[in-house]
Amino acid sequence: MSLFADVVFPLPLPQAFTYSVPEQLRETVRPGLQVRAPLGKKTARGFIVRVHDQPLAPAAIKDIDSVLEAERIIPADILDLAGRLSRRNHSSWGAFLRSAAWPAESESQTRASLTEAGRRALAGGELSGEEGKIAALLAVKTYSPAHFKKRTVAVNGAAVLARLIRKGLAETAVREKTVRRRTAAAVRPSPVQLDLDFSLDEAARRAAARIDGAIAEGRTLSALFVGSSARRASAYLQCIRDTLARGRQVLFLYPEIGMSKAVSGALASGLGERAVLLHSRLTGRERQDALRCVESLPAAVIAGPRSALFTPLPRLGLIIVDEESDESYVQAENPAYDARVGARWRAAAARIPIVLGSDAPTVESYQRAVRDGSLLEIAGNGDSAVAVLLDDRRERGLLAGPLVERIRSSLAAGRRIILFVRRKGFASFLLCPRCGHVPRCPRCNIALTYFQKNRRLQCRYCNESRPAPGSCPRCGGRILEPRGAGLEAVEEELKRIFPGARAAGFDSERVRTRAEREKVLERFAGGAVNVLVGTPLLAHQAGVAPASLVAVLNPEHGLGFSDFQAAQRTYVDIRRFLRFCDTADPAAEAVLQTSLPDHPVLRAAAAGDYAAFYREEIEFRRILGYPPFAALAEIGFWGRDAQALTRLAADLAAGLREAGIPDVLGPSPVQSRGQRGVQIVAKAATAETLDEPLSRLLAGVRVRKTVVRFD
DNA sequence: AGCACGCCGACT
DNA sequence: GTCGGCGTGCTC
Repeated sequence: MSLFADVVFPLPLPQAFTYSVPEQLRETVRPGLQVRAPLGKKTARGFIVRVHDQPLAPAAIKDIDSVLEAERIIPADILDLAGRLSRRNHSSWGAFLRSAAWPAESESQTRASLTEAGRRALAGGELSGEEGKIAALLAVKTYSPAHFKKRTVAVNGAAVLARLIRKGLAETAVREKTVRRRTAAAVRPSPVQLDLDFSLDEAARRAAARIDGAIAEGRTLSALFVGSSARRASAYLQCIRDTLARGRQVLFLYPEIGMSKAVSGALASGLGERAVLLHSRLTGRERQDALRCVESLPAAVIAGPRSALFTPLPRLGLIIVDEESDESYVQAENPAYDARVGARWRAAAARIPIVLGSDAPTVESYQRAVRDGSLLEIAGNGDSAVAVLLDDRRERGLLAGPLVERIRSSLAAGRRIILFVRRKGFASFLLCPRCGHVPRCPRCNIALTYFQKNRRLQCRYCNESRPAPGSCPRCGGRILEPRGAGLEAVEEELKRIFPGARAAGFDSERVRTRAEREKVLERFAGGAVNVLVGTPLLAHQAGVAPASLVAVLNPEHGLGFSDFQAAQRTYVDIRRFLRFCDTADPAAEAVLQTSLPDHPVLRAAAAGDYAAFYREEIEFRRILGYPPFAALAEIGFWGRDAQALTRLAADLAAGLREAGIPDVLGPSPVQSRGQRGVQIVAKAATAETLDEPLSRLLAGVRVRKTVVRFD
């Protein structure tokens, strides 16, 4: 009897492909095996997900080419997890498995580079416009030709590259990158200083005991730790030690890859050599070493951002998801998934506990924890800053009078100050008062940000920059007014009122590299800078010295959006900003300067009163039938032909209604990162009633699509 | 994601 | 007349 294997590939392909198994591989093939198989004109690396004897494929069946990494089979639990997530998110199964696999022994990649003639032409200034731009990029390092297809690089980068190649100024070469194998003996975790001094109060001790009990009994438990990051850290550490003591592994997820250094430091100081970091920026060799390290340690904590979820761990005893309300856990595309959902599924399948932790959790998690009796408060009094709400509706300047006074006294006392401003640049757009014209990016169709320091307009998506016009390009009006004050404007006003202040701006323009960021933060910690004016970028930094005055300008910003998560996002963001307020300093102050000083979300966020926020928000979700009381999907279609996309989306909406889903909104035009598309939003009582028709209807859709699911 | 096929604009 | 740009469809 002949044997067949279904293979999925780490490409944006929804389906599995059926191959016949050649005689010599009959004994080797099994689900989870990494193989090379012919696909189109080439061969591709893929993963066997099923072995069977029914050749149901419509087309001619080809043989599997060869087996890769025969000793590293992806275990069944990971295969299932990836499969379930791909079905929920209508994305590629194989794409998930790449995060689970060992790095392939050799990986070939095509790279474009400049030829000698190209370098001479560039140096001689012979290249202009797009050609010059791309040649300049290639002069620094090589890129994959696909990189130039992105609209952010150039309008038509691929064509420009082709032209450079035709002129003999650039070339492409296939580079074979091999990952050298090391022997296990060569791999050693780096030794670290153990810092055994950590304290645990009664609430945290009880929470940890509850988790350890679940591990001992081999049952799943989805707990929510609510408390400050310091308290969570000590509770986590206790849970981790307990789990390691049982000879089991811990998977520790944190939101962003940028936090890796801080997280590994904290874990290493508490756990020594038993902490291993896994993230997507590791090289093949580093990843291999890390995985070998995991294999050689009987019990360890494996930490990483969302992609670490797929690490095969045979002795997994506990999953921790820190900062669970951080939206970085949601990946919108290629493949789309919510790592928190995946983590819950993995814990349930493995019959182990999962700990979600935050000081401002999502209402979805909070509601679930309250319902299941697994809410574990580890907060203490005085952990979190309480902010004053300042009404700025009658103010004429950018900084409200009472805020100016607080800045004055803080400066006089030699204290550190942080101001958060949402927008970078001087103004978020220019407006012609005569005809209402707003200069937009021709490529992205969004209003251009105005930078006063060099009098230029810049697109915040594609970074294209141009000189600001002196008069209105449409009606010829004499002036264009700056509207929507940004970071530069606040900085300027601050320096005008307090000429002696040593202020530094912290946005993606000013601090581009890691070194620059660290330098500014060092100067702030040391006192060389005493006022830090930052965009939300600053709120995502680790190692910012706590300030005695933290002010957030216009925190109500997101509340105007018609998004069911707007209130939650606002609450979470505000609490994130206020974390920079030094709670150890009794004189420390926090300020929210807003035009909505009576808004319940802002009041709750200012007070750090999560319970108050939750009461309001869960009622809103219940009444309007939003998650966690319903399953919701946001489906986006992306491309150029708006009419075709709208037709496609309308068909989908009609199909969903026909399938018995009453709540379908749209199609409505959307814009994301400068791309245009249409979106529909569908709500259903349960996940099953939503996902089944959605998969069926999306199966034939060819355009680029994104699906974000909530429940 | 690649790669081939097929349709419209500017050129030796 | 063709060369070659990119929109569309397919890969077991």
